[in-house]
Amino acid sequence: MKNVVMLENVDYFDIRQILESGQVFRFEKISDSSYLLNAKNKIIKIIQQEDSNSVLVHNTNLGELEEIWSRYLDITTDYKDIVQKLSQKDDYMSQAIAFGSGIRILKQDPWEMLISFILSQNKAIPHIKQCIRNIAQQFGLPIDEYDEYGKAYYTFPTPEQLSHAKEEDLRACKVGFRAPYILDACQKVLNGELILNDLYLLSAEEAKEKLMQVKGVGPKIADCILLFAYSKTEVFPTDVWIKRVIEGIYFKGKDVNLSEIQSFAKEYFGDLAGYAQQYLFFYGRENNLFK
DNA sequence: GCACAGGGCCAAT
DNA sequence: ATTGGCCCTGTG
Repeated sequence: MKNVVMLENVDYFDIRQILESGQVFRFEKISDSSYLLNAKNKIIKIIQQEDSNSVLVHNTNLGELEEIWSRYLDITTDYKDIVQKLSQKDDYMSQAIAFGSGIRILKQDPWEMLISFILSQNKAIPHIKQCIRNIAQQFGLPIDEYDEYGKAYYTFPTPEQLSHAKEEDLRACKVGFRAPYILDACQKVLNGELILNDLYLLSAEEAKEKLMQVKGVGPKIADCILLFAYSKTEVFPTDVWIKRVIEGIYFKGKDVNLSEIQSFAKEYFGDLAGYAQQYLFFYGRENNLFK
């Protein structure tokens, strides 16, 4: 039976910051402290409690919380240590963390991340969310256990389900020139050329190489998948926002290329580069810095 | 109304 | 190594 569960004593956890930091697309804002999340073929509502370090999770139960959501929400990682180490780096990093100290890096589904970030290229975030909704509605299954708002929600389609899509079907979902990339991802996953579960065991470098064999997956998208699905926290996804932030803070505004940024991040942030990227992205983007 | 850029990548120089 | 083009949409 499903109901409400209270998640208590969670420091460094802010559901708004977690969901709005650009790592996840299948959510709806209800208010600043309340969000609907579509993941794991389920819908939950998460409500941040004011003036306390606890959150309410609706439409789940204690067993599910422990078996599914605790891992997904990265509850077991100690962010105190991460925050402390990164804050010591410099004033800007320290400010970014003070601003977004409730961010956690979710452990999302590799297949969903692969398709979602293929979609993301050269798109704005609202558009990405729209395309994913279209695809789920067309090729996923309805999640009929939740209708608090009278809206229909759908699972993210499996590779098998999505492989039934034709290019024109995908274009009808407004994915544009990315349609053949999605079909290529379906094909490589279904025929075993790319075994997504194997990548957990590989190094970030090896896994990145495998992911980039899919059409439409370059270094940025591969890094996003590695960070947001596989928890390879040493990677540093470098998009236009992060590039501007890094150039502004650490290179005196000078234009630097991708490989320079990558080697800087590896040297400067080490194994915490992925976390640093999330704090910097959220801080820079929410405040429109370095635009 | 219309130019422009958007969590990039591909293919052709 | 560098650059134009790309589907489509929200924003100014």
